[in-house]
Amino acid sequence: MTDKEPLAFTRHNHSHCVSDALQAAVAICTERGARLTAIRQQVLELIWQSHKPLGAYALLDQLAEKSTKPVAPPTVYRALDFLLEQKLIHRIAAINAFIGCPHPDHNHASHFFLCDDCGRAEEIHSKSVSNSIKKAATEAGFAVQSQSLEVFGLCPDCRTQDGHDS
Amino acid sequence: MTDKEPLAFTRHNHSHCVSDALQAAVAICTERGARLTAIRQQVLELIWQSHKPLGAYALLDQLAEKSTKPVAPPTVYRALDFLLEQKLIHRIAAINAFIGCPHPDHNHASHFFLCDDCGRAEEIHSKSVSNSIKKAATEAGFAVQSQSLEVFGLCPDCRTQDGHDS
DNA sequence: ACAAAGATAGTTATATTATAACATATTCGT
DNA sequence: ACGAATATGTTATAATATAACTATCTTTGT
Repeated sequence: MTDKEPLAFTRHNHSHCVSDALQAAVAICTERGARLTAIRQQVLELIWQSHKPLGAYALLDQLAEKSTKPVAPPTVYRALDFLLEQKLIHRIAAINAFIGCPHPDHNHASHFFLCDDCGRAEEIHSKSVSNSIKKAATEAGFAVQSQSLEVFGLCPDCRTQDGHDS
Repeated sequence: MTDKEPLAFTRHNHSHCVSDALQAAVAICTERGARLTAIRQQVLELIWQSHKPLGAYALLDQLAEKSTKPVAPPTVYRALDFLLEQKLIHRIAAINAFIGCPHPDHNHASHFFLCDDCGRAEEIHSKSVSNSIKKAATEAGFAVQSQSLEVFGLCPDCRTQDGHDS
């Protein structure tokens, strides 16, 4: 897998996002001896259907549609817990929603731009942001374990036009 | 009110935090023609009882103890909504909890260190952090409306000893 | 191949967080 | 004092998440 520019806010062939994410997930789980079961993979695919974070119950509804059996909340939450543990997805706490991680292979913080209009999320990869947080923590004597940065506002598209899909 | 160093993780006379916060709240609400009613002030005081973010239902329970009448959730959430609107408190989304703002007089983002051990929260005031986020947004063409940074880990005290109160 | 152990998924119930909708009371401007 | 606006009380319910127990599947050692 080559390096990728963030493209949630850019026109792109989304099927590549999905296939890359699934391929990466399979590779990572195989390497770690973690089991990417059918349900877990289904949830991951549903999350990757767009760059818009999805809530647990939205995922549940979509799972239920595709299934003959009824689907209960624990099914979804367990799959989400697994995907979070494996860092295949991120949780956006401010909106109780989940989004696919475009580069689960290397460890990183959860930093996002979130468009209030179209709902899309784009991961931020800024050495400058990461380093300044690290520096502030060091100065405060604070030992960082995890972090999330959620920046809300308008994406480039929505600043100038009306909202849209995908 | 003079400039204050962040001190949630530092030994300090906490009564000053409370009185400063209340004084500032009164001043701000007066200036804005906003009504800091009895309930709103009570909730603000409860939030300021420590530097640990408190959940809505924890606040509700404490309100109920002090009151003869039963207290229902909307009472608390309305007070919280008011205090959030006036920027007298911040919401920590990752833990569904609320914490007092030590300098509600000037507008600012919600950036916090949160100790996993003792539960205390300290606001981050780092030009470097703010500027790097602003810069990343500009580069991405993203128009920032609001933001929250929640950094979890161990505070200076808890890195070296066991957790404690206040 | 088989049984035991461990991990995953099904199922039911419930906890936790938050809001809707409508009635009542209080405050503010005139 | 009066009406309008704001705030609070009250009841019900929505939305998010987990506990606890059962059943099934997968792996592993023999």
